[in-house]
Amino acid sequence: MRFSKAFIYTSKETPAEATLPSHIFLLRGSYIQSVGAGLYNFLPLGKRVLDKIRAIVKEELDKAGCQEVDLAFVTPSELWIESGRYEKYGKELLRFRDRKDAEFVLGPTHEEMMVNLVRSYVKSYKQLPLNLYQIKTKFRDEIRPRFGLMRGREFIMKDGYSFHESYKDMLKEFNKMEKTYSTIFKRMGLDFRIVEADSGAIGGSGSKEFMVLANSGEDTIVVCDSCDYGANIEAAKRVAPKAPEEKPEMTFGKFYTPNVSTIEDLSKFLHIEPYWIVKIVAKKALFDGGVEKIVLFALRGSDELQEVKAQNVIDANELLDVEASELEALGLVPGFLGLKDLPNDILVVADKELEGENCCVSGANEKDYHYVGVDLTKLDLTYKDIAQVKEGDICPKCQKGKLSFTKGIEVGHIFQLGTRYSKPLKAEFLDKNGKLKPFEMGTYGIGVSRLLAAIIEQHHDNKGPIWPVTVAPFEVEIIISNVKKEEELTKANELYEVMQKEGIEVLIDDRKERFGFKMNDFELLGIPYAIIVGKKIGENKVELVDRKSLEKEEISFEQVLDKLKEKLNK
RNA sequence: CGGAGUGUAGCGCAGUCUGGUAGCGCACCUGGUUUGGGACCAGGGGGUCGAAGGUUCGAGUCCUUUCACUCCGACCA
Repeated sequence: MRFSKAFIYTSKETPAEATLPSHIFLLRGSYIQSVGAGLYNFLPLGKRVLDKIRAIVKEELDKAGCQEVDLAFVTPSELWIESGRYEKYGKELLRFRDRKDAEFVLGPTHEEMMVNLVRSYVKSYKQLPLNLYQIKTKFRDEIRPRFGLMRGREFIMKDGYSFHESYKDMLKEFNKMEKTYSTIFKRMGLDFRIVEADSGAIGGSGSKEFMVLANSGEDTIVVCDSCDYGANIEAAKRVAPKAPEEKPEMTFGKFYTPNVSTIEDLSKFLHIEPYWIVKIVAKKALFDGGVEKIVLFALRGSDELQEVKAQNVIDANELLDVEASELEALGLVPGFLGLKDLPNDILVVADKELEGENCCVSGANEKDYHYVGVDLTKLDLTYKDIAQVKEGDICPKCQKGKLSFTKGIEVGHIFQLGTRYSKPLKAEFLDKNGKLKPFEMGTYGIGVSRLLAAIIEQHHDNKGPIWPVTVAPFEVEIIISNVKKEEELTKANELYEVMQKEGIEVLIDDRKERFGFKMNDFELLGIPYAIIVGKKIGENKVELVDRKSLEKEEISFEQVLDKLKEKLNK
């Protein structure tokens, strides 16, 4: 490609809205163009990188026995109603009607469509296992799209679905996909970690996320300092923390605690560690059919509620904040919420680490009063894991390492779905005994467009991205120092043609610009190597520049091709 | 959804308080000089001032409505 003819328009100005390096460089380098909230055009450079990423994904999946399909983007809403996700998916699902007033959704993911496809063809265990995937545009009407390609509304995802006759067989595929995904991300030069995850709106049991470690990541991941445990904070577990002090002596009683409504104040007032105080977090939960319910979550005062865990244990679609007035309407007293003397129909979930606790402090559901010495074992409570892991907690896997937080960008997610979709959608096959059984399923996603951003977040300097060769838009750029010098122009063109014949992806900067201008563009584009054809061409010498180190190496014109091929492993 | 802010040339912005001929930098076009780290000189093209309504002799500027976008938060009684 000749730069003088290419649709590449770099900019010196940093766009006002961009804060992350990936967003800034993608815009400045004319890889993408912003067209609206969370919507982007891919320009030639961006498209080239996207295609490289796509190709790697496809190559590895096909090698692993997966088959590519391409499903309709616009999907009839009946399928979504059938699976029960029409409501559960919430506002992120874009719904609309066609001219005949039929309802449709823009696919945010394709479980329904894929199950629908497979159930209409696959009737026998002999046709299994099966792993189908597509690399396709998705639309999710995000509450707050941001950070460029990191969180867009329209984005490109690889979504794959596997179908099996048994749970065991599904697990085998799940493990295979874990390996395949690792290979894919390694080929892109990414430093990532596989962590345990929450399965969110997709549903299902076991799930793992592939997190690219980067400070700008939106996800907090919990890692152990002495083993390989890693989990998204939404799913992280821990060894129950030890009590910070010996259990205090308390006999049951009601205490006058005027204006003491926070855990911190109460701890000081009673001279007791928050560990012994039961904190109640009230939330408004939204369920299917628009049902709203106030739910109380009980935790140790030293802990915080993990909302995703909380939402999952009660199977709610969303958790919202509660107004004080809404609590008062139920006869509850904000600031003095407790576990005793609650209205009968209220849903209460206690953290599992409180189970068996027989001596703690809790609100009395009465203004300015708390109970002490409350015995939880005498109350009929549901116990679930709803507390958020903290830094310094003990690792659940090795039981000795300390947990700490780090930030990650989620680029892949694999789920063991089981029969979560096959059952409601009646996707069944005949097993060896002639019995109808729902498919055991797995589902596997890769954020293809997000990968562009993730790769830059991990590979850049202050001048621009530094693309790994495997995903770079071009492998090398030839920079003609001064196009008015006949010899430079001729030699550079000669090199350009030889390289093209050799199958090297090359961009030649043949613009009538000054040397510095071209070097800056080379750095901003992030192409892995440059060959400068300049003033030393008279001595038959050119320079090879490594984008990463920015070091220049002088070599003879004849050697440059071999040297470059060596660097590119060609 | 709550809070804050911004919409003026392709991009980045000034002008709005105090109404009176729509500006600057980058980019773009022409000519010339320059050519190893984002050159310089001269000339030039490009605007429904987000939209609608109102006040006024006169609105980018004041008032009302509306749309879009960006940033922060979604938190713990």
